[in-house]
Amino acid sequence: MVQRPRGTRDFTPKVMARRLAFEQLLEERARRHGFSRIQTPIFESLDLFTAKSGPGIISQLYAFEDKSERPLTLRPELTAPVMRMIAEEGMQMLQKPLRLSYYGQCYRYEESKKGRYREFFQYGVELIGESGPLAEAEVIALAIDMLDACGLENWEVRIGHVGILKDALTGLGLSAEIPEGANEPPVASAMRFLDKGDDAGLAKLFTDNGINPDNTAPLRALADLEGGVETLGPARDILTSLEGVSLEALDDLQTTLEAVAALAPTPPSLAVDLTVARGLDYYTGMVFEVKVPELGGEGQVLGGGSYKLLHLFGLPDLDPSCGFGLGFDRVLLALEAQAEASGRSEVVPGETDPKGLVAFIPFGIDVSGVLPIVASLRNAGERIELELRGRKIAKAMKWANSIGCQFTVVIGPRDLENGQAMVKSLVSGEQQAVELNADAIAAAIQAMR
RNA sequence: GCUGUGAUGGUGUAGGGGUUAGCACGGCAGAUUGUGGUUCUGCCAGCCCGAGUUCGAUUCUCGGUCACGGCCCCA
Repeated sequence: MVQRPRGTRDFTPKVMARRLAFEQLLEERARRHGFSRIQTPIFESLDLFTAKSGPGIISQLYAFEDKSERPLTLRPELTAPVMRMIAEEGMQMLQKPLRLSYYGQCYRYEESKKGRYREFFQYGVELIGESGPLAEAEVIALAIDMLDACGLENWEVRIGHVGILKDALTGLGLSAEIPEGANEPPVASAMRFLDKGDDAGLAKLFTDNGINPDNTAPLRALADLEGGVETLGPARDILTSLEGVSLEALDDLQTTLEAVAALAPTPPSLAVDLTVARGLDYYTGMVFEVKVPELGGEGQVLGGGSYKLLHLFGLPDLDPSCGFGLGFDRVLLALEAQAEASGRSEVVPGETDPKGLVAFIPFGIDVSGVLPIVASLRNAGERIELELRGRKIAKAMKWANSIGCQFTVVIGPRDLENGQAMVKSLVSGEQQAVELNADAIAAAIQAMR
């Protein structure tokens, strides 16, 4: 028996119905926010991703060469392909901003864990060609709207702004340029020290750069701030106490948060956290992420923010842009766990078709005479499953029941004689004879719904 | 990158150096030649792969594969 490759999954009909419903739900939310769906190839040139994330990423890629020895790779994420598409398709000619959404599988060579797969699915959006607090609020609002709409509970949004700490550090005199012989700017080192809680390292860095190490304490206080929108007050106090530090980023974040509150449903938990750095240097402004605690170690289900990437594609005037990626599989995992815990039968809203399936059972007759009725019912929008095995009536009913049909239409010899069909609701048990034509059958089904 | 646990029909499991490998769900057929969900009967279907130890391995050992955890990192 050949097994499925490590870290991949098959989706059975039941699971797939759920995934389709979830995708459709996300898509509908994106559409309501003015976003339009795009699609890019599953594989791309290897360069695309090394340009964005550096050569270190290669070890995590499914990279290969085609028969002409072109270096290619299965895509590990979707943001870079979207950027590439904008440049390549001449989309910079379109009216700005662009609101783009996408969904598809991505591939990373990693160890399999729950919620971590080698083939995983990501839904995401990018708002391109406009930046600033309101554009950022639009993006966050969509993320919140999506998670709210899918019925997820107990999730936490953390919103920060990499500009706040960065401005504080540069305001104090720390350089954002990479010095000769170093591999990162002092500002980045300082951010790392703040993130890791290494105050001694930060103090030493300040001293080495001719800055008073006493500034370590207020920066630590700033980084440790955590709570709702009210934390912006203390943050403002700390920043004001520092010499030469701009409040611009903080003001922007405040504007963003106020707009989000007006644009989106209130999430179960929203925290301001200035250390949401996302660990990536292309983030330049607002950054945010969503966690679901019950998922444990792989609990981050969504992340995004403002970034500068389009200059890599010759489009510096479109920087910065803003977007997020949503971990499709992880959100589903969380929804499944929560549905299980609360005894909810429907995991994703809309995964079960309320119209139901109709079993069409020709019983002991020449089938060809009634096939036009099947076609008409389908054209009328009914979901018809035609009984194909010539089962006897009791078996056919049992079959219809076990595949989840809500209705049966039985046509046997007696019905043909009388020019009728027996329409039955498997939910109520109610049954009636109707005229043998699609309209009458459809009307009977509709009446019993 | 480091590390831990596990693998028995389609699913969930019991067992264990020699067994007809047990049970439940499921699927198929019948009881029941025009009506499902309950019931009864029968059947279908399994020890992840490879090597080693042994008279004999599904059971013990090692390797592989896959899954699931804990760090690191990311989504």
